[in-house]
This record gives sequence, structure tokens and C-alpha cells, in this order.
Amino acid sequence: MNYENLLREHGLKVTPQRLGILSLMDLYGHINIDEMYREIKKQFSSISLATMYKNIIAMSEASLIKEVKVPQQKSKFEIVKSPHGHLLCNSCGNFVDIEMDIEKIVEDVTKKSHYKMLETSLVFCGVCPSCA
Amino acid sequence: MNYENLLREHGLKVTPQRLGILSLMDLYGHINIDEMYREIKKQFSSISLATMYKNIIAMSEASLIKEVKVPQQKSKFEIVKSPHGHLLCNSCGNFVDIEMDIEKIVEDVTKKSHYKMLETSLVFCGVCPSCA
DNA sequence: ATATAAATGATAATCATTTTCTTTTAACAA
DNA sequence: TTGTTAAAAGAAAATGATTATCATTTATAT
Repeated sequence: MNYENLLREHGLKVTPQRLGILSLMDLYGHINIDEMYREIKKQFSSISLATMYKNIIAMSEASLIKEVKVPQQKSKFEIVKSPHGHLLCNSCGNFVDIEMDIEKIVEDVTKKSHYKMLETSLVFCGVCPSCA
Repeated sequence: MNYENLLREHGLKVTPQRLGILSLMDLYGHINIDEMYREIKKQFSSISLATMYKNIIAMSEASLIKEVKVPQQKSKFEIVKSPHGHLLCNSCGNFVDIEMDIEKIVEDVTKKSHYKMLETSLVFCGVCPSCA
């Protein structure tokens, strides 16, 4: 993934800190603020926590990244991609995407509710095969 | 709903503050901490915010109530009932339950992931009919 | 190369939540 | 009832998370 273009396409300036944040998100898939800050300081020892927050806000507003709210945990952030669900293992904490037929589910919900659906947040919690 | 029994069945002492909190949750369906505190002070003008938090934690741990994490908003709390989804109107903020075939969705996700599913958090965001 | 608007970093300020401790109260037994 | 006791309430302080401020630095477009 070309993070420079990604930033430019979303109207954001390219800075080393932002490139670092994006590559971490890409590497981890999903990452919360604390983990992110801890990791990014390995590359930018003097980065300010305020910079982290400001960049996360800027990139969220530009729809380049997305906050994922997770039951019983701090929110995680991910790079925006096509709609998908999330799977959390309550035992080991593993958190991954799951491809699913969201179209179909949304269709059902739309039929029932007559809402114009814009976005979904589908999180499934359980115990993963290796923990079971 | 009998809030006294509800508390007792979950091993919690019955206090006027707890009864107030439960009846508010029941009345509103879903309510966040600030709304709750603002409302409950009408009944218990001297209630402490710490008491609110402590009770919400106690009732959550007893699985009598449940935190619902909502995209772009503060968490809401609801009295635990059978599994259901949630519908948020991005325009007017209306937030309601939606009955849906969660069994079926969980079955699909289980097939794909081989997780032992325990819990779901399904939130659908869009524009409600009266706002559209 | 230069100008300029935006980003960074440090710090302070704000807001949310939790802890601590004293007083009050619900639950239970006599 | 009344007394006992463990838990809950309330007030305030402490902690933690996030946001605002401002001086300095830097990315971008000329």
C-alpha cells in the first residue's frame, strides 16, 4: 500500500509521523491508541501524544481510517476498506476482520426498518479455535 | 417490570438510587451516562456521580444491564434482554432495538470462523424514515 | 529558494472515570 | 421492632484520557 498517495488522495499532508501511523495500522490490522503510541515511539522517540490524537482525528475525518468500537475494550483503528465484520476472541483478545454478506443483512434490516442504511458495525465475540 | 426482584435475582441490594436508574433505563430504552445523571438528579437531587458509576459497574458485572458501544457516540446502557440489533439514525440520533435473526447470522459466522460465539454487537447506522 | 499554511511537540486545560474515606442504609437475625 | 454488619451512598481527591493552546518546525506550492 502506498501511504503517501493514500494521504494525498484524502487531502492530507504527508508527514513522517502520518506514514508511521498508517504503516502500523496496516501491519497490525487493528490497533488502539496506547498500542499505537507505544509502537510509534520506537520510530519517533519524540512524537507527542497530542500529535497522535490530532492525526487520528484528521485521518478519521478524511475517512482514511475508521474507529471500531469493541465491547469491553478500547476502540481500535483500522484503515478504511470495503465493509466487513469483526471477530473478537474473548480469551486471547485476537481481533480480526471477517468477510460476510453484509449486503444481505442490510437488505433485511432495511426491509424491516425502512432506514436508508449508511454504515454497519458488526462485532462478534466468542472463543477462537486455538483457545477452545 | 419489577426492578426490586430484578436486583435481588442478580444478587444486588435494593436501593432507591438503583431503582431509579433501572426505571430510567427501562423508560428510555437506551441512555448514556450524562443523560442518566441529568435525569436521575430530578429524583435524587443529591445523588453523586460516583454512585451512578458504581451502580452501573455493579449492574453490568451482574449482567443485569449491558453497555452498548455506538459509533461516534458515548456508550448507551440498556437492561439485558434477548439478543437483538440496534438501529441509529445519524440525523436525529434516534436509537432503537431491531429484532433480527441473529441465530442465522451467528451460524454463518461460526461456519466461517469456527469460533464458539458468545455475544454479538450489531449496530446499523442510517437515516430513519421521518428524517429522510 | 521562499512564502505560507499546516503539522509537530510541549504543556496546560478539560473532561471522564475511579478511588478513598466517612456517613448512611439495606438486609438479616435475635 | 431493634441491633448488627456488610454494603452502598456521597463528597472530594486522584487518576486517566482527550483536547486546546501556542511557539517552533516543516511540507507544499510558487
